Amino acid sequence: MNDSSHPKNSPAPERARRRKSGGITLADVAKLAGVAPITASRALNTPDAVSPAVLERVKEAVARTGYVPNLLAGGLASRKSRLVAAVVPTIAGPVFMETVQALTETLAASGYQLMLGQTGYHNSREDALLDAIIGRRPDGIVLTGIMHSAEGRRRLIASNIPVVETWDLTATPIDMLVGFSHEKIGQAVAEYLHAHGRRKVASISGTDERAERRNRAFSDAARALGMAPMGQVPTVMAPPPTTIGSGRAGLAELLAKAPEVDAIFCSSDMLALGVLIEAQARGIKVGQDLAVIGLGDMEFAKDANPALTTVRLDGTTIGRTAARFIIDRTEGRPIATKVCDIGFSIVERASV
Amino acid sequence: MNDSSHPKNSPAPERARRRKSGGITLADVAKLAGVAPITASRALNTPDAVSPAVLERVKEAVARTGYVPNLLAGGLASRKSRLVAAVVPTIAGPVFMETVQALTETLAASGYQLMLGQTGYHNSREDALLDAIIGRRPDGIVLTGIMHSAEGRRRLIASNIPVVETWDLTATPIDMLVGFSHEKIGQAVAEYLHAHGRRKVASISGTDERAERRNRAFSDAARALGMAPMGQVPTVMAPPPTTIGSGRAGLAELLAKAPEVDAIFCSSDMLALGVLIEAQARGIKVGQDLAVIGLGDMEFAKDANPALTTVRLDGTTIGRTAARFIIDRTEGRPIATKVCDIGFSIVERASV
DNA sequence: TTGAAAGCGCTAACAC
DNA sequence: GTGTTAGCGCTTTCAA
Repeated sequence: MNDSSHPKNSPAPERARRRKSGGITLADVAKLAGVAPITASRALNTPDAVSPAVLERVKEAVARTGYVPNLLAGGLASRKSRLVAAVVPTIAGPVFMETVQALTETLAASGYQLMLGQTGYHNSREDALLDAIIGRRPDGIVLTGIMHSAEGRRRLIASNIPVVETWDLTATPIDMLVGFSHEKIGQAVAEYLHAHGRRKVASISGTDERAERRNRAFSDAARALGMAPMGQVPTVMAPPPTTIGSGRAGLAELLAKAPEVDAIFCSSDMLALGVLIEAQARGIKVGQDLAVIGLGDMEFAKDANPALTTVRLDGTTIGRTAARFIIDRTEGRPIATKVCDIGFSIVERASV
Repeated sequence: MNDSSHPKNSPAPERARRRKSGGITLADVAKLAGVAPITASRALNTPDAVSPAVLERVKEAVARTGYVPNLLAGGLASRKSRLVAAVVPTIAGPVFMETVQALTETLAASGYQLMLGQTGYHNSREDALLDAIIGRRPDGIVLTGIMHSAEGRRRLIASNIPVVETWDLTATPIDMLVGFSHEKIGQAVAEYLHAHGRRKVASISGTDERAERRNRAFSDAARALGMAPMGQVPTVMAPPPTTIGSGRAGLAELLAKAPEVDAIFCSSDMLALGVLIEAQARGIKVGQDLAVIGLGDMEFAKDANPALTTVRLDGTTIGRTAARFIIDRTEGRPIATKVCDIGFSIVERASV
C-alpha cells in the first residue's frame, strides 16, 4: 500500500483523502502471501503462469481471508464482464423459460452470469432497458424475438457487443441468429391437418407478431389446400398471455361462428389445453369430431387427455446455442456460422 | 487530461503505455460540452446540481456522441452496482416465475437490473454461484427458499450485502425475510378439508424440503382431526419438477393402496391438474366422490374442470416486497421491519 | 517467473 | 455551481 497516504501534518498540499472500503482486496491477499498484487492476480486467473510454491501461498491467503475478487474492477480493467444479458418479453410465458434456463446453465458452466431484462409485450421500455444493459458492458446480449426499434438496433450495433437474436429467422439480423421459421410452421401445420383428412380448419392465435405470422401462413396454406370452405379460415385472437381460459373461450366463440369446424390450430399449448377442456365439457370428442394441434410441446402436452398433438420448439437448444455463440465469440474462437435454423417438428399424439 | 502522457522522447523513465479503448467516455462528452468530467457526471446523475445551461450542453453532447455510461466504472467508484441478484432453484417451475417477474419489474422501475442464478435443485452449485454473485458486488441478493450450506451463509454475512430470503419463514434469517409458514398451510388445508366433511384424506407431495414440511404438518393435523382412519395419511411422493404426469400417476398409485380416499392435498397445482385429468379418465367425480386441493393458484386453476380449489401464494407480492426491502436499504431509507409474513389464502372452487 | 508503473472510466471529497 | 485531485480494485504493458 501507499506509504505516503497516511495522514501526517506535512506542509505539502494536502488534498482529497479517500474512502478505503474496508473490504478485502487482492492487495491484502498479495501482502499476506508475500507477493506483488499482479502475481496474486495471475495465481487466480492463470495458475499455470506462476510457480507452484506461489500458487500454494496465494491460495492459502485467499482461504484465510475469504477474499472474493471484485469482478467490477476486473471487468473494468480487462474489458470482459463475464456477464451476458438476455432480453425477453416476459418470463411468465413458459415459452421463453426453457431458453432462459438453458442460457443460465450453459453460461454458468463457463463462468458467465446471466442478466435478465423484461420488456413486457410493449416495446416502450425496450430503449431504456437497452441502455441499462449496454452500460454494464456485457460480453453478449441475447434477444428473444427481434429487436424492433430502429434506435435500439442502432445502439446495439454501435455498442459493438455480440448480439444473438432468437426465436425467429430474419433476413437482416443485427449480428447472430438462432431460430426457426414461423411461416414454415404455419404451412406445415396446414399440410399436416390436410394429410389427416381435415377439411374445415380454424385457428386460435395469440396477438403477438410471431403468432400472427404463423397464423397468416397457416391460413394461406389452408386456403390453398381447400380447407377453408367459406373462403377464409375462421380465427379467434387471444391477447397475451395465452391461457387455458382464453382457449376455452376461444373454442366457444369459434363454434358459435363456425360450428362445422373439424380442426383447430392453437398458437400455444395453453390455448390447446383450454380447447381440450372446453370440448370435454361440451361432449365433443377430440381426435374424432375435432382435431386440436398446439404449439410448444410443453411438459403437460403428453399428459393431456387426449394427449396433445403439437409443434415442438426446442427452447433449450436455442438457449444453449445462443450461449455457445457468445462464449465462442468472446473467447476468440472462430465460429463457423452466424445463423442457425434449429427447425421444429410436429409431435403426433391422440388429439389429431 | 494529463498533458505529460503524450509520448515524447523525454529522458524520464518511459513505462507501460496503455490501451485506449476507442469507446466514448464521459471525458469525451465533457470536452464536447466544454465542462469538466465531474460536471458532466453531475449533469447525468444529479441534474439539479448543475445550471440549466450546462445541463443542456451535456445532454446535447450525450445525444451527439451516443454516449452510454460505463456502469462498471461507476459502480467501482461509487460502490453501488445497481445490480440485484436472485437465486432460484429453477425458473422452470412456474412457482418462482411470478416472483422473478415482479422482482425484475420493481427493480427496473428504480433503475436496478436483475442478475439471475439457478442452483438446480441440488445444493452443490450453490457455493460457486455465490462467489460469482458476490464478486459482482450486487446491491442486494434475493434468495428463494433458504440458503443452506453453512459456508454459504457465512460468505453472505461476511459480504455485507443486503440479503432477502423468501418463500419461507425461519427463526434465524441471514438478514431480511419475506415469506409465509409452510406448517400453517399444511394445518389449514387439513382443517379446511375437515370442515368440508372429508374424513379419509391423502396427499401427493413434492420431495423438496418445503413441500415435505407442509405435508408433515398436514398429516399431523389430519391425524389429530381423525381424518386418517388407518392411523396415517397415505402419501405419494413426486420428485421435482412436479408435473401433470406425476399427478396422474400419483392418483393411480393412491387409489391402488387406499381406494377409499375422499380428499387429496397436492403440493402443486400441476399435480392437482394431473389428478383432475386422471380422475376424469377414470370416471371419478371430483368435487363429489373426491375432493382435490392444489397449491399455487396458478393461472389455469380457475379454468380447470372442475375449477380447482387451491392455496394461493402471492409470488408477486413476495418479489415486490423483496425488491422494496433492498432498494430502501440501498438508498438509505429506514425500513420498519426486516421480516414480512405475507400469509396465504385458500381459494374455494368446485374441486372440494 | 515476477514485478513496477500506468491506467480502465468513473465518482467522492474537497476547494474555490 | 464548478473544478481539482485522488483514488475504487483490478489487469495490461513493459522490463527484469
